[in-house]
Amino acid sequence: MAGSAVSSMSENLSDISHDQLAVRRAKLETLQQAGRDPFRAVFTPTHTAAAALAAFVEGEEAVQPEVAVAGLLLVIRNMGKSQFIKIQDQTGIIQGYVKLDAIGAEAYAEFKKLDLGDIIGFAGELFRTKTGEVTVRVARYALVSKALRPLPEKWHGLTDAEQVYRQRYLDLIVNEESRRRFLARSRMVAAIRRFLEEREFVEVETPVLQSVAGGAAAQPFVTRHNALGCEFFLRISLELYLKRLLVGGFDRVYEIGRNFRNEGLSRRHNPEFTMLELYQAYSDFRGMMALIRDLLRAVVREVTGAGAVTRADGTVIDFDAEWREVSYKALVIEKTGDPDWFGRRKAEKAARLRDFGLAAEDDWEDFEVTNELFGKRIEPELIQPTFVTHLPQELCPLAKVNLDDPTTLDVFELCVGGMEIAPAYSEQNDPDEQRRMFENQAGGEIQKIDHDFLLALEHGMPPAGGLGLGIDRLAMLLTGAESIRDVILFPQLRPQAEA
RNA sequence: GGGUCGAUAGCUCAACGGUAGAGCAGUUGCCUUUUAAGCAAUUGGUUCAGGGUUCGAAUCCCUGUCGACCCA
Repeated sequence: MAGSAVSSMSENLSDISHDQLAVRRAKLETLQQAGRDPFRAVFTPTHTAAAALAAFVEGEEAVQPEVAVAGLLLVIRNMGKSQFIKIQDQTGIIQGYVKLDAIGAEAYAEFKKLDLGDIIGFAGELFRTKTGEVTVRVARYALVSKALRPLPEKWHGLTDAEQVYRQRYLDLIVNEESRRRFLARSRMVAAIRRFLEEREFVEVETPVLQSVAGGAAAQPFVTRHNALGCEFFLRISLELYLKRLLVGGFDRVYEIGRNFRNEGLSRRHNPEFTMLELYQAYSDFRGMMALIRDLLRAVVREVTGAGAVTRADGTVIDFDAEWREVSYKALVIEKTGDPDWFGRRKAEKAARLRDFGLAAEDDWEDFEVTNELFGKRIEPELIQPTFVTHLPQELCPLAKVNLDDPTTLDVFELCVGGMEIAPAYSEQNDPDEQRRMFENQAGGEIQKIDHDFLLALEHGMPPAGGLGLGIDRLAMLLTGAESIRDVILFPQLRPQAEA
């Protein structure tokens, strides 16, 4: 039945051979007319590709196991009455050897009508080919899902950046590097959770929709709740709700979650991005230093198998070496060679910026002038893990002021690979002090103060260290990605116009 | 938001004012251990969209769409 259906199809295919979609549809229809539904075929694999390869028994006389594997048909090398094919699943690629003698003329004729991209399963004993590749000697096979569209080119893969992002599934199928990178990201996040679990941190989930989007300085996205008839903001940080949980007695708490910031897109910024935030009661920013160091060393080892990461330009970032600790002020003085920098007037600082190819805006505050230098000329040079401590007091209203130098905060920012990847604070837990800092920061915009958060603080929050870790940026670092879009499966793009 | 660059066959790319091509993929043959398998033949185009310049436009100009990079 199937055989006659296949042969009657042949003459049509030449007519439509220019149209790959039509050819595949014709093959599908032929199967359907023969009473076969290639989307409902049942095939249950016994092994993943990797497990099947591992099941091979070495030795001339060895009895090989029979395996059943399934995956996407990636390669066909047809030699007439036999062919080698390769399928790919989540774990890798495995080869099958299909022979006319082994499966019979009818099944073989039908097998020849498979297309690259079809999802198939096959089963048989393992053997090693004369070129040394462990291969399944196919005894039976099944088409379990017909692909109606062709795959991208097998050698060059998919390179069009737009198509890579919009049709990530194609990128994952044909670009090994991309697949490897996202699997590494997954292992990275799993390693972080495992580390925190061992230290008795509790994982929680807090609201994405918030009536006051606080905890950071950023433009929020606005949305609307119909039943409640009010606007909500998408969260810009996790901080204020996690601290409420410290008040509630969750002494070690963390969330790995999406933040949303309504700002420009760039190589390092996606409007939605993932942060780890954790809070540990009875600790402080110094405690967070030890924690992030232990955490990153464990995660780097887990993901890369080594204690160091090599970047695209060849520089090695060594997480096992001693991490530099240096204050923000010391770095600025080191860069400018001016020990009196912080005693100078704003205009003098602004003038000095020109020596570094930078320009200050007229309406900038004093600290913003210095911070421009820090962000553009100092941070990018911090390649090896560096704790930049005691940032200016204006930069964060949620941390405790340093007692020895009240113009600075008991905080650090961990910089690696020229990026800020982890800020940490001794968290402000004095409700009156917190209110004052909010009011100073908010200026005229009183409605932005989260009064419910202040209410929580008034009930008493234990002193705590808090830490944020940019998951996307860490993934960039560990996978050598140059763009954040290469570590986010579906990065934000402008919507395509209606066709 | 500004600047620079880009968009050509399903994919990767040529052609740069004068008949739109190649490789892969597809189709048809041959080939029972291949490794980007091989050999032979062959199909396939709204050159992103819309205007303009020109005897003639993928190519030059303008506008738009989308993307990449840099800047804000």
